[in-house]
Amino acid sequence: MVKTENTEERILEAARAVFIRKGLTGARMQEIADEAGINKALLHYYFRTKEKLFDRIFFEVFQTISSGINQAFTENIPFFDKIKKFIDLYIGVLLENPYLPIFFLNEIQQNPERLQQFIEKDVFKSMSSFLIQLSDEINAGRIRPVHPVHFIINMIGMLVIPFAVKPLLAPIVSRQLGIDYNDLLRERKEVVFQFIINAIKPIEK
Amino acid sequence: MVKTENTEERILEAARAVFIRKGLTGARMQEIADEAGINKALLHYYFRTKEKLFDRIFFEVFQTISSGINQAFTENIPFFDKIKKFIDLYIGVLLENPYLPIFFLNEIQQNPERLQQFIEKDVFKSMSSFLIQLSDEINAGRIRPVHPVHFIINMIGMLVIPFAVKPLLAPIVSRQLGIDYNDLLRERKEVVFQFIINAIKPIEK
DNA sequence: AAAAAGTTTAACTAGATGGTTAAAATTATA
DNA sequence: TATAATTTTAACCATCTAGTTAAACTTTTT
Repeated sequence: MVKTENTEERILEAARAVFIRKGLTGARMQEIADEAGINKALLHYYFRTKEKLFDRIFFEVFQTISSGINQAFTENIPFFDKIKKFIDLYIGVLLENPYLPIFFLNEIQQNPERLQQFIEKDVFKSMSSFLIQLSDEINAGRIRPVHPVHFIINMIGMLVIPFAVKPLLAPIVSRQLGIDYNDLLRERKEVVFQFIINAIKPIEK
Repeated sequence: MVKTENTEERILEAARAVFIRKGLTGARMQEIADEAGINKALLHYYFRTKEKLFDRIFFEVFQTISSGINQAFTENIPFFDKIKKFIDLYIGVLLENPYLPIFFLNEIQQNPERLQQFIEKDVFKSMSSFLIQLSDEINAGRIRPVHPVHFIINMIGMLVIPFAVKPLLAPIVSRQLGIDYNDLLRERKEVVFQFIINAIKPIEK
């Protein structure tokens, strides 16, 4: 066996970068080849079709997303710590992959069928354990009653959206308020946590 | 002058539907013509290029979004009422245009330059008046201190994300919890409002 | 009815793009 | 060094798609 892994790895990195930037329909095989430092013939030699290559990348992206969730939710730590950990971890991932959420959300809107292979799997088993823990906290009166699904949606929304609206908001807050949007993104680790705590902490101490 | 308005209107409706469903690169002029019930030659007769047609649609979409914001923020009503109004109005728009946010966010990620024409304009002047009102409330001690920009981002995130992740979550909550996702979306008018109120209401009454 | 505007038909161009192929060149392996 | 695996070159094919064109047809206006 020769150094095929190296080239394949470079192709995958390039494909991931280009697909996430341009989306499935926007990406060009030639551009992926260029970014990988090879030619189109070799690219097709490794991955016969654009579809096959995209499937692979989409799978990896899905793993990036779901493993982040699982990592934070699997640990056996107090509820508020888990929230904090989840937020830190997620914003960390997003800071490194700012284009990833819109790429992912756009592709599943265009082609929801692609998700079926994942929904069957146990990718979200950790999430259901989190839902149980959340219910326990509510029953014990340690947090206010909230619908667990709504709670998760709220959290994800506050984490993801600032990255998605960056092209719109960054110039505005920069011009009108003199704020650097990247600073603002980093602040959110603390801000979102505090906002959530305030929202779910019971009124009486 | 003949019944040109009628046809032009049908083209715009068709283009809006197709562009929002498929995006700029995914949309086909032939598909837009079909959806408008005309042929490709006539479509090009009204709008010379795909780009021109898209620009027009993108402008309209931007107006849909920003006019919703302005409508709620311009009224002279108490702060909490304004929040509630904003939420109701926004979820209403999203229920009627569920694909719109990802379309918009994807396009501005692909092509941020397109926004420049809008950022100059006073589309967001109502938002800055809202920011001032928010600061006043904080200074008067009627709500907890929150960074206004973070607050807006939180709100937008909680409103938009549930629509964006619908293809992923709808099958999951349907299968595992027996919940109809559309019911869940409608519930959010109340849920998000309550969550926000809880988060920003001061501790002492 | 005649003129003008709107619409269709149908064929066509030009360029982009995914994918293929075969031979040559390079690199690694035995 | 000989063999095998990897990579490049470069031309090529087929298809898709935006956009054009000119003539015929239909509807509206005068």
